[in-house]
Amino acid sequence: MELASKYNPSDVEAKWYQYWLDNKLFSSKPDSREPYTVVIPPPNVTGVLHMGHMLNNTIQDILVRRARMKGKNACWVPGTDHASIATEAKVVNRLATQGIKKSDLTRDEFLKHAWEWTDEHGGIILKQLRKLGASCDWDRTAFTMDEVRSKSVNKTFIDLYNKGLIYRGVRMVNWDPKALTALSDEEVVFKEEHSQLFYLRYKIENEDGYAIVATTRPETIMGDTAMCINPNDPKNAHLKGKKVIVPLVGRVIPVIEDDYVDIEFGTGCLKVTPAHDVNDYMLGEKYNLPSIDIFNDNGTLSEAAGMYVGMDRFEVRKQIVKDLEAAGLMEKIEAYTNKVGFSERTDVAIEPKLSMQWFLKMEHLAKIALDPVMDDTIQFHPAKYKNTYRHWLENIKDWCVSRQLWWGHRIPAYLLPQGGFVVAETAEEALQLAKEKTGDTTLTIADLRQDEDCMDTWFSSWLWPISLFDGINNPDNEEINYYYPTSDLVTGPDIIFFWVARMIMAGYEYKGEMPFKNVYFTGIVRDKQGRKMSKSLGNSPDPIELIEQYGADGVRMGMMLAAPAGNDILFDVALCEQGRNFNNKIWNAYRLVQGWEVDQILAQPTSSKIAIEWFTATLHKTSLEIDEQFSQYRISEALMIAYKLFWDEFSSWYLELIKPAYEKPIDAVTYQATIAFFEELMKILHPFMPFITEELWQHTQERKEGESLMTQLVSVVDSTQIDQTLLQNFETVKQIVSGVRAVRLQKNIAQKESLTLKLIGKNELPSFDCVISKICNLSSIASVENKDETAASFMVGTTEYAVPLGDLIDVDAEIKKLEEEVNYLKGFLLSVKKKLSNERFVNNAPAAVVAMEQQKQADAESKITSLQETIASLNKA
RNA sequence: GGGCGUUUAGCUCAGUUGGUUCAGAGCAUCUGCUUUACACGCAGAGGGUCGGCGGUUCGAACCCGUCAACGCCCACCA
Repeated sequence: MELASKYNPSDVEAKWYQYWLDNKLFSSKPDSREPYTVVIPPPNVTGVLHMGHMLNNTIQDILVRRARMKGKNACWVPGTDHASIATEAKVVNRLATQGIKKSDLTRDEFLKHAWEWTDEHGGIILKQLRKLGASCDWDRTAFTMDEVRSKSVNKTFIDLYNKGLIYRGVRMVNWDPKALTALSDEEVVFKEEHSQLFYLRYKIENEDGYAIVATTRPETIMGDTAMCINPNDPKNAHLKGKKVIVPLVGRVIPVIEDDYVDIEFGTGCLKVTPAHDVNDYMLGEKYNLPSIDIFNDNGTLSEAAGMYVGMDRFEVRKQIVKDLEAAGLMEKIEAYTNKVGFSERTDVAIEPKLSMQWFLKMEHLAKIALDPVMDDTIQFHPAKYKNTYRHWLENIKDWCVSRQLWWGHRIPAYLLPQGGFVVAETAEEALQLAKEKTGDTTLTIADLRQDEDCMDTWFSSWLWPISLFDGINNPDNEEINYYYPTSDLVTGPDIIFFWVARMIMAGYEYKGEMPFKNVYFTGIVRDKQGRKMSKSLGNSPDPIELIEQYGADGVRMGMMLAAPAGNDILFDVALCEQGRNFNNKIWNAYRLVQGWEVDQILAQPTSSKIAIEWFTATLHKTSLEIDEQFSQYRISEALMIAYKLFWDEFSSWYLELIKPAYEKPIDAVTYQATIAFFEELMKILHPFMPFITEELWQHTQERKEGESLMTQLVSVVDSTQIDQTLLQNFETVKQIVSGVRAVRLQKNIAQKESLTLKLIGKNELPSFDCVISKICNLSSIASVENKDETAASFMVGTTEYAVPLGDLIDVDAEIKKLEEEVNYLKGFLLSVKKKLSNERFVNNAPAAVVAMEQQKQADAESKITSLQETIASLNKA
């Protein structure tokens, strides 16, 4: 069959992906093999593939395919995340375009819309993953809100509640005034803001004069219930025991003393607003201060504020500044930079707010999750993230798990008419518990009201490695026992707390064992200027378009070439070009081989026999190196080694060596060996570039229906099989060949014109002289005593080689070149001699090192002698 | 404010317990080449005082100290 001179990925990718699916090659069932399990970090169900997914899933696919070809039962479980807050926001926005407000809908009506949206957009991203070749077991596709996962979440919540680890209470939480929900600490991102520091005058009661308070939030003065000074602050000592009047508001509040206040900051006076600041809340608790909540849930001022009611908090800030100035109560305004917390999802400023929420106690969970990472039971790659992990666990706070959203797992708590609540999986069970708890046997289900809140999305994702195998509802089932703990987790360091740490907690709490053995942290994909890729910057290429342009294999390779573990990758489409070029190289190497006519009787040339022996050794050595890189999760390095093996060793050296003369046939032995090498190379490259390797592997021989490269095993190599001497001799061959090529280039002698090569002063020919002759087109290689005067010479090791050139020689240039080399060697010799004459070196350095230096000296001296003789003979010419 | 990390060729990175000629790779650059597998190619070449300073050592890109730049994480100074 005729193959095109350029590889066209779009022809083959869809074909082989369908073939793999049709033959169920991605599917895994427990069997006697060693399991290799990966669970996908579930992308948002309504998400669209971006470069980050591309990187992350390429790495997973490489690991999974590699494990499969190492004989393991590889199982990669895909799925999506319901992404509570993000998805709810999208649904709210869509409804808004249809003129529907969320508040106009019932919970059930809203959820109907949300499910419609999910069914419409859900799974787009999973379809996209197929384009890049992801070998997921699609029959296992899960959703964090499907039946099994939802049941797991509820069961877990109830279990933790029954263990006393979940509690409900009014606490200061991070409130998102746009999404109208509480957030966990992890969902708040602090950003620096250029704002202002306002100095407000609080009149001292029954006295002349003011206490000056510095604040960044003058709009909260309506919530002030105290002023606080440091007891050791001399400049504010006169305020002790006094009362002050809140400006504009007119409320009289006490001056309290606490050493929390920083004497140096501002004026040393702090206004205390217990309802709207975490620290003030703490002071409020300590001194039993009243708490006035002046904000509505949406960030507007509430009735309780008494002023500016209904206005937005930021509008109020502008207005109140004017009003304070008008009233003469503004001392001054300074420019000030501070950090303000923003909602990770909606990007609005967080409002600290007191509210009733559900919390999970973290002390116990943090404790069981720390050691396994610190002692490398679970390995982090790169290990530097262990520090970050430890720091978080050692300073952990309770996890606010409730969200005031509808899209998510509803909290399985039922509020009782007489106050209090019960926690149960179903309303019936709740009723039973309620009767027991209250002693009221007349209660009915209608009397119970299920808590309106739902749970943080991460409360389902933290169970993922267990719930995917139904290990919560159905502990000890065959699948969980076989696939758990999973092998490798591939994810970004940005979710180390959200997800990785919590999965480790859940793993130990519910399985008594780690959820995964290794965590590979990818970097962030940035553009080549180092900016994070984002929609708003428009600097993120569409991965699907890249695949169409360069082929999935090309894009995969492009990503991996630049992706060392834990380092950000600076992505440039030029990398995909490199990937595409490599595909084309592989394609054409195969075109060359398959175009040869095989002669069954033809004897094998010695040079081919040597080439096969050499490449066998090279292949084995390189396979071991690739294994080594994989074991350290250095996937880019593994790919680079494979790349060089194919391009340099196989294509540039091996194929050139065995290539028959134009239109001449090749002998059968060499041909067979070459096909076998090619197949082995396809196996090595397959995890990185699955499509082209499958395509060509299917070409090399007649294959049975359903047979695939995917399920072949890569050869196991024993390091003792490798002939090191052979490899070393061949390196010398390469250097000699380079020497001759350099002569050709310099003198502009075409490859067609044959040359001769002389070894000076050696009695034996170099190893593999037939190989050298073939590659360099030499008519002879001979050892001679005396130099030919009209020859170009070069040195390899301590041997001098000469290529007689007759009239072509430029004697002066040749002499100049040799003299330069002699000068370099003399300088080198000098430094070696200096070292050797240093007594302290000779006495202290290990004998082997000293011997090496002596050898260097001897070699340099002999080289110099040889070159000087050559120069002398050239001078005669 | 605390903690961690990075700094090696134009770019992205290797460099294992300090010792084969103070340095390697890929890409990029430059020079040749219409050599019938591939110009998405072939053959070559150039390019680094290993962030600065100081120290330990016979010997430092590697160990120690210090400074600087950049990055990340954490943190309740309004």
